[in-house]
Amino acid sequence: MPVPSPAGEFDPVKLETELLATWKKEETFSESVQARKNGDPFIFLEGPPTANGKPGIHHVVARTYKDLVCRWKTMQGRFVERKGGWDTHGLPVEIEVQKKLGLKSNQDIIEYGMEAFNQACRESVWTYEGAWREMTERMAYWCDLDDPYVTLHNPYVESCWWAIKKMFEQDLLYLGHKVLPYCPSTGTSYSSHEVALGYKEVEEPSVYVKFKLVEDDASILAWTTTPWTLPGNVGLAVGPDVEYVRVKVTKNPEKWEGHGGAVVGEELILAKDLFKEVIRHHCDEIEVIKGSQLVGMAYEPLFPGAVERGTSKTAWTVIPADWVTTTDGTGVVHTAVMYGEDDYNLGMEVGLPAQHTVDMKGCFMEGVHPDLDGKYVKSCDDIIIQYLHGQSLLYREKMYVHDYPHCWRTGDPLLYYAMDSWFVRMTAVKDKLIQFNNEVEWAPNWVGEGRFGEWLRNVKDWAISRERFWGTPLPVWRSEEGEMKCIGSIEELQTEVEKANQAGFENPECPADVDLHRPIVDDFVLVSNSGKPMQREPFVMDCWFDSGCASFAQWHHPFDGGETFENNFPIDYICEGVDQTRGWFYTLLAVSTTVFDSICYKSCLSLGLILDAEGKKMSKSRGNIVNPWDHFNREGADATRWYMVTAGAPWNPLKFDANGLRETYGKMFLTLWNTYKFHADYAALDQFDPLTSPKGVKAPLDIWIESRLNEVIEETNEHFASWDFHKAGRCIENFVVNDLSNWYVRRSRRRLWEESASQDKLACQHSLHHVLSTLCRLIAPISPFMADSMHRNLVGTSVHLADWPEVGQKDGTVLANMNLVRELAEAGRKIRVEHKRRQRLPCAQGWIVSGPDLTEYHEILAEELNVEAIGLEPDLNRFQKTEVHPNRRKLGAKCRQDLPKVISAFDELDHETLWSELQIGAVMIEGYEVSLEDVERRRSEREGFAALTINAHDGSDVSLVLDMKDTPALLSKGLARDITRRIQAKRKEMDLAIEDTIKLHVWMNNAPALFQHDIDWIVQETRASEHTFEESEGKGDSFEVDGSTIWYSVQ
RNA sequence: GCGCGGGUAGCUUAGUCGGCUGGAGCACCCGGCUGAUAACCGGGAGGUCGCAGGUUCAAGUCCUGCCUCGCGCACCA
Repeated sequence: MPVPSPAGEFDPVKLETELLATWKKEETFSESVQARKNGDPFIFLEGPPTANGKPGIHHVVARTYKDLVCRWKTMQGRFVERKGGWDTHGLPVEIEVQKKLGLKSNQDIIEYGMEAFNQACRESVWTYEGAWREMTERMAYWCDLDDPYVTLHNPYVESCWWAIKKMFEQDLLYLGHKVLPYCPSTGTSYSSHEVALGYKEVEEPSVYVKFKLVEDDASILAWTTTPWTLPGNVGLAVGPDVEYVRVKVTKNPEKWEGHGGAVVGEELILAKDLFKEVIRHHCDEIEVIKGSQLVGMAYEPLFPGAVERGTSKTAWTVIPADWVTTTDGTGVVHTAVMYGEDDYNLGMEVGLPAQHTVDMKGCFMEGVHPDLDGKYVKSCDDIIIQYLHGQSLLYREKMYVHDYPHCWRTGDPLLYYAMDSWFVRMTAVKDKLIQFNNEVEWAPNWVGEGRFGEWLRNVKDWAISRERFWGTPLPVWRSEEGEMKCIGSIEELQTEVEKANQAGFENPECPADVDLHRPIVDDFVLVSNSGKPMQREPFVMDCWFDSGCASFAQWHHPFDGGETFENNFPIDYICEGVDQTRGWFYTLLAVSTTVFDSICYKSCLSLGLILDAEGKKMSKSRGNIVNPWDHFNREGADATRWYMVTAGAPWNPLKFDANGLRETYGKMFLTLWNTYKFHADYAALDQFDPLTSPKGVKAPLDIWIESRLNEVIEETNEHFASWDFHKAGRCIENFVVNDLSNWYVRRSRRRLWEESASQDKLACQHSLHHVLSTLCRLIAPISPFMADSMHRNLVGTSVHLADWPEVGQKDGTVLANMNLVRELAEAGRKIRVEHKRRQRLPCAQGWIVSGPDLTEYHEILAEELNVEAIGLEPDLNRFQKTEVHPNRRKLGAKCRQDLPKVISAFDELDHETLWSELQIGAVMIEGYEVSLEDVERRRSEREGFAALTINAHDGSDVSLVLDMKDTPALLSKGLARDITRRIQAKRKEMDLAIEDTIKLHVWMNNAPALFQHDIDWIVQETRASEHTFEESEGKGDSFEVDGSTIWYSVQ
């Protein structure tokens, strides 16, 4: 180990940027990983960010937690590789490019040219790669960005294809329909996340429609807020257990608004609970019917011929559905199979005809009704209402205010629309998902049990296809007859293309490096087993599927890297924002369950959102995004990381407050630096070498700080292991500020001022060196810069190559005693405040009454308390009195409801007497036998004494008493200290070097006499080469102390 | 609407199994200490522990309902 160099001034930005260069030059990251090559692997998987968005402060949060765990495990000797990754497919990329190119719809894209469009996407995904890399490096997130996995690369896509084929082979992949929110103007369906962006409150007409029963005079009333779905009506759903009423109109109402109505004698059927709300006419109730009794009744289609019956037996009949409620409407749900999820599912269940009445442009199809054909559905509300009114099929219309989803790009209302979609049969593996999830260690565990568990218990089949362009193509080819092939590799594709060519189909070249994207793969026509042409299903995969494959696709499993994969699965640790619960956390598990029948990750840290200082979510539109560079360039990355880790539990929302970060910087990092500087500067001055310098003789202070350090290591270990990084950080920070800086270093300053190398000084240097270099290792995962900078200077090597500290010996007695000493020192200050005696005026004597033997610490205490001598006083009762306090927990169990009475009885008793009685045996209080165990003895100082009592660790009471008498010698000494302090402050103000000498003049008026040895002391302390002390008024700076005025001048 | 997690001093936060006077930090005020730093120490002020009930001798803590914020799901006919 080298002799440390002086530390210099603290400049975090300079320190960090210089260290970055050093790391780069020495390849420290790679070395830190490779040095543990033989260790037990700890497998981390990077959740791939998308580089077509700017990195923000929330990414810094996630990367801090990823990094700190990886660094910690590395230091523990684990082999922790960190491969970077990029998510490069998906709708966000397409939207970005569409904006740039001014393309509004899928049609626009096709006209623009899919190839050119995808090329633009391919380029767009790297827009912010540079910014990501800079941020990543600057914050010291150690991750291999030179060899990352990239979801658009052929090998990655090929692995995804392989995975899909595994699902296909297990019959987990199927083609179905799903009702999706769909925007006809962009020709795009949206994920729920996107839908959530576009909810708007709108007022629209809703209608109560009469469905005329075929073999009955009555009509069934149903309600809808989307009149455009009425031509598609093929069923009426009722709750089997819901009660309905049949009513007969007896009299018209007094008032009527809008279209619709009914005639006297007409019969209507609707839910009993909703009768009052819906019906405006005077009616007689004819009968009450259960929903189940209505089931099977046929009614006349509203728009005859709009939908063909086909083979359906249930079309235009009443059908049962459990989910029907009577919270609104009529308790009868109009069912248009293609335009509602429940409708669709119900339709499939009972066999309703599944036929569209609306085309992909959002217009009614030919043949629905002459008034409607070809018209945009949302503009047909009035026409439909008029039509129904004319046919006497409308009962009422009513404006209805509700939230309705709109396209977040164009603002057009979305239509729920049944579309072809490919699904992964997740419902088939539900039990396994739940079982595997139970094996995952979640932090916090409520995310796993609650949110994620809930999600899995309600798991639905995964709609993985998107009618988009930029993504992993769905590798399924299909003939018109429905024969299907799923392609699992490039080689297989080549073989199939060759086969098709031989069967006489023409195909483009299919080289080994064929780009696995649209439109290239669309152009291949394969041949079915029966010799028919097969086209690729024109979908791309949900981009969540891509990232869900990351655990193996990053290694191009199973094509190469087979062994790498085997060694890196399942993953030990992943960490992302809690918003990934239904995203990445799910898709990883979904893919590993279906493909490998295995868990994917063993532990998952789910992070809270980041909010601004006001608790608002950070968003571009609010303009409250924090730029991490503002802090990297001011307080540095270390302080930023430390702040984020200690501000709260990782899973709680983090209110990012610049002031808080500033505080962390000032408190933790400046303090740590100054502590370090104190050591390094003296070590350099004294040529201290931690290896060769003699060990010296340890003072209790040294034993104490090392014991404290070991306590902190122990606590840090516990907190890290339970994911409580915030607690660990706070614990370390408390140690640095309160124990190390404010007690150990403060108490040790004079030890190091000695010019010669005393035993005491050497011990202090060794202790400081040991504590600081160990501390470096402890903070390295959270603040890798300062830790390394200090470590390199103190030890000569990078802290990131060092091992995680072991817990060393702790001396419990020293810990407890020192703690008591500190409390006594505080008590002394308190006593002085109460008795208005200034700190610098010494007391002749301080007494410690009872408590453990603190002889070793008397010197420290005398100095802290500013007393001439410490004495022991055996007679507690001289200063203290006994108070007997009830132990509520004990007494509560005994006295129950009488406890308040018993407690108040204590106030009436003489405690000194009570205590002595209790010594002998139990005492009856309010009818209860109270023994020693039921009470606690506390001592307090008797009135009139300058004393304070505190509780020692062993349960005993310790009192401190100060002698408040003044003597000329004490006054002189106190005055000398006050003068010295003023002059020292002046020296500092004048920016004098420590060794500079001064000319000193002091004038005193009405001041206590200064003894000669106190004058000598002043002269020595202030390095005065010349001095005068006069008893007169003076000039220059002055101050007052205890009624006298002192002037002084320093030259 | 359903689920999850919050709500403790002006702000940030700790609070274990229900039990002693609800602890800290920042900011504020007063005082002190300092060749020791944006540090530190003592004191002060600042709390209906979201609200309302309930259980209990005793509730920040347990139960119920409600309010409110965040997130997720569903937004439905």
